[in-house]
Amino acid sequence: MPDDTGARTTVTQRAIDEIKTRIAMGELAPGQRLPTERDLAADLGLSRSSMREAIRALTVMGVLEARHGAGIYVTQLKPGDLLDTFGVVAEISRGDTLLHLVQVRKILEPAAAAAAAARIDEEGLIRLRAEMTAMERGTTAEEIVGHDLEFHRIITEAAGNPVLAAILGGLNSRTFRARVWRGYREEGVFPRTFREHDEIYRSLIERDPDGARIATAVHIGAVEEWARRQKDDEE
Amino acid sequence: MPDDTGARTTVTQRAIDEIKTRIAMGELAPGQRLPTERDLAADLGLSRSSMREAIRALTVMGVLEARHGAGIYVTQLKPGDLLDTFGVVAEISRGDTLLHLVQVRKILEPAAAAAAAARIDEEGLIRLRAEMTAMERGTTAEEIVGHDLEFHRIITEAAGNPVLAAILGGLNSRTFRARVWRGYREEGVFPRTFREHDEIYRSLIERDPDGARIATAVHIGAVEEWARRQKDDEE
DNA sequence: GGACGGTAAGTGGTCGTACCAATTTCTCAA
DNA sequence: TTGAGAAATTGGTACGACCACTTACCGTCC
Repeated sequence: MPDDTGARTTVTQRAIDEIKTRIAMGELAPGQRLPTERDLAADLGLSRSSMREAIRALTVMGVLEARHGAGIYVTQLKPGDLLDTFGVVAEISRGDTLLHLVQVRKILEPAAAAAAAARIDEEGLIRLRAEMTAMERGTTAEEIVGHDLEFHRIITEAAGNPVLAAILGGLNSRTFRARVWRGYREEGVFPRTFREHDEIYRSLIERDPDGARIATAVHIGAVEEWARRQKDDEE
Repeated sequence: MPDDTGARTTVTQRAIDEIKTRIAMGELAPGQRLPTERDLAADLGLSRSSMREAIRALTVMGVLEARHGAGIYVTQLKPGDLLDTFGVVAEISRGDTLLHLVQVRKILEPAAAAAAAARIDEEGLIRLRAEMTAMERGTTAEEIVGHDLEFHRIITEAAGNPVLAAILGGLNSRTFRARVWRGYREEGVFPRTFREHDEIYRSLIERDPDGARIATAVHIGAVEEWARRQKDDEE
């Protein structure tokens, strides 16, 4: 029995692929506005309900953006747009996967820091310093986590690779970071964190890529240890 | 003016967050079956249409899986499940982003190869060898790309970190790889690729992490060069 | 004539119902 | 006991109606 060409799939999936292809082919440019849901549905030959599901899927992928009352637009297709789903992994994972996430970060972030050492500008260094003092003065866990997060974000941004920054952004989701800090609370490791941040900061000032790489590896090594213990506790 | 608590968002988004939270909290375990779309909609207090969109979103994220006629299930929540959207970036990107993607791969894959050198088993080495010869004998581009892809996949799997493997899997989407090879066609760089693969392979046999790391970095450096030229051509 | 404000048109978001298609479960006969 | 077919279950699709937010238009007032 010959297979009907393009049959064994749902209409919604076909619509998703169609739009995605049009974007990949350049027929739909970043920022461009798409036709109405109703028109799109008519053009692709499916109901508005199904079309909406396709749009929802593409929205989650970070390819499209729907603005209530205004229309549907192609995103800028920046890595950050396409990779923000990434954070879900960090939110949901635990045990082994948590450890694996940190280990990937341990590979990427030192490399990012090394690149940042050669590229970060004066303003970036000032903002880093500000985050460090703000974090030290912070009182609530919420606050401290925020500054910690921002410290690392500035460095990864300075590395000049948006894909790298987006991935590390996902690995460092807020909920994940909060969990780590919660676990630390009782052990009083805050001073060590401050010292490690300072170590990284100084390497950046001195434009010392290898120093930044090593300091960052050490810093994340501590988190890795935590994840390892966390995993053991679950068993 | 007091803000209505939990108001300024769509019902669908609320449903997405609700389900996601239930999974993160462990109320919904991997592989578990969920209630009917109709029941879920009733429980969460929204229409079936909106509920379906929420489910579609979670499906794209790799958190849920809907089987026609059978029901809705939580996936195994393996990194591979949650990260297969990752490939979209590689499919759609071009120019600068293409270069950035390769650069991230240049950071991750050498590390993966180094880890694999210490962990890969006899069977893995045999499969690697098989892919190498199959690739050398390949005639169509399709075929060669397939074996090339598989060669790298085996190594990243052997590294023992599913998150790492999933990310690299996304970075190495088939369509992306095909584009690279298409660009190479005229230059006759096949021999060099074979030689580089062999270099990596021998380092793995010798259980030489640093050798594997370096050989892989060199190999991907070549791809980076291609991406750089590709980017320049677009301008 | 130009700025302002309100109204109407456009468009995504939600709802409800009906029906189709794949799967699972049940039933009954061989 | 077993196996084939019927029935119930459940996700997939299609309409049609209405709501909520944006944008654009148009008339009024300064």
